[in-house]
Amino acid sequence: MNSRTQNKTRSSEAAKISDATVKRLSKYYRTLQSAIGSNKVTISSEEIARINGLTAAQVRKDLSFFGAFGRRGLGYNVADLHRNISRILGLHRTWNVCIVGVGNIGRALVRFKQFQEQGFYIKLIMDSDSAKWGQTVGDLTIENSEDCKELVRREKIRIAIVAVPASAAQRVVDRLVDAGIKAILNFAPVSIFAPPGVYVRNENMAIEIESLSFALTNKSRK
Amino acid sequence: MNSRTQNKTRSSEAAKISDATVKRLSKYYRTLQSAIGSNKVTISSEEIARINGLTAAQVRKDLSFFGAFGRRGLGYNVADLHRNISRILGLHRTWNVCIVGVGNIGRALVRFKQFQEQGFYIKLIMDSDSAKWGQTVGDLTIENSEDCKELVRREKIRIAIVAVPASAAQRVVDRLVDAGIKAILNFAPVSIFAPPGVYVRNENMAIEIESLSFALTNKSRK
DNA sequence: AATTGTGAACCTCTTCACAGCT
DNA sequence: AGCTGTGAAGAGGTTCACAATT
Repeated sequence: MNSRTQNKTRSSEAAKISDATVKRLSKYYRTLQSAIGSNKVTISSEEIARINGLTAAQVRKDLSFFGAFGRRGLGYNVADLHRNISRILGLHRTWNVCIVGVGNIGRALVRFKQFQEQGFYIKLIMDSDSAKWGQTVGDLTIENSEDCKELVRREKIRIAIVAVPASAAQRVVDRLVDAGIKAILNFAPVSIFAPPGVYVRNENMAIEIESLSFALTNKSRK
Repeated sequence: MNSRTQNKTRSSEAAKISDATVKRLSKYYRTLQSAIGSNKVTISSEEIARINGLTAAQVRKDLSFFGAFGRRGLGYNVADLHRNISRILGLHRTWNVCIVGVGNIGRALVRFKQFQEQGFYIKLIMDSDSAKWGQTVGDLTIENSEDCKELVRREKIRIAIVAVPASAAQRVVDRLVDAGIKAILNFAPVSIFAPPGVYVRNENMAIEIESLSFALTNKSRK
């Protein structure tokens, strides 16, 4: 009821939330899911931090960008915080997703359980290879990626996963953007470009393993 | 020949290189591979930056941590810089890798071409499910993950990929560490802990897609 | 007594801007 | 004239430390 504290409470005041904060929120979300599973009622920032290898101050700061969800002296109500984070991340609803590129990785992603469990439904899979059209993966049929625009609209898809070779990636992205896709998870090992308003995240497994090789090669004292 | 500039040239003086820098080096490395493919002789920081959606200053700064590889007025020699980055990242040699957890994702990783192409050889795959033991994936046979210690040593493996469910992840990591593994790429959707000297990187695809859902949900005025 | 929420201090990473080579 | 290498400035993210609250 204090006019000062109030106006920063309601979520997403466009205060520029860092990428790192968003990723950590996903972790807190999982921690809370697991806490619900073990019938925990309250949880402290300290405990959330310990489970995720972070500091308690970091956890509190991250949450504070979106509101004051805890109670001083008591901690956070598990169910309550879970619900709040779910709204912040947009996990209180479902999202239709398509996958372009049904190779080795694409195929695994179609079957990747965690996407569904979090409300990301793969509704459409496409490939440019005509030999694959009509084949089924799970209960989906591989479509011609030339028909992207039509299919994406029909299925009301806003998120796309790109799992094509580097050489085809930008072309695929352009077509997806043209079809109205607003967010792209890119597994191709190149940087892709999309206009403002289309969000891109890169997931490059080769880069990750190379970081390990760097660490082993430059194993410094300490 | 100048004593001042010299002593920071030779790599890995343990000057604490950031994770972000290492990831970008991997990108530059790919950019250079592709430049070699198109018979380019020199390349500027400006061009490397453009291809990767970065600034030229960033590229030069990243490289400067490891030495002065360019020539003022001319840019970088492509083959030369490629060789240098390859040494920095430890890609001038090969690495033996094992995968624990041959489910949906693990199976795709066994067949993931880019690992091999960069010198990461999958030599051993393991699972705790006895029904899988003896099955083959590619030209590897699935082994009992109880035999981890023995197998890891026999195959001289230093890098492990963990693709097991969250509930099993920490136990698997502990066993890998005990077996002498020095670097772990973790696909399990939980934070895992390893002693100092063992490097861990997390690759959590669910978190990545949740970042997209956050962006779409909080589509702010920019 | 316990634990949050947060301004301020601190630290790290990125960008600027220009001297120094080619 | 062109482009690198880098110290310094700037921006951004993390941790500290403590008042506020239960």
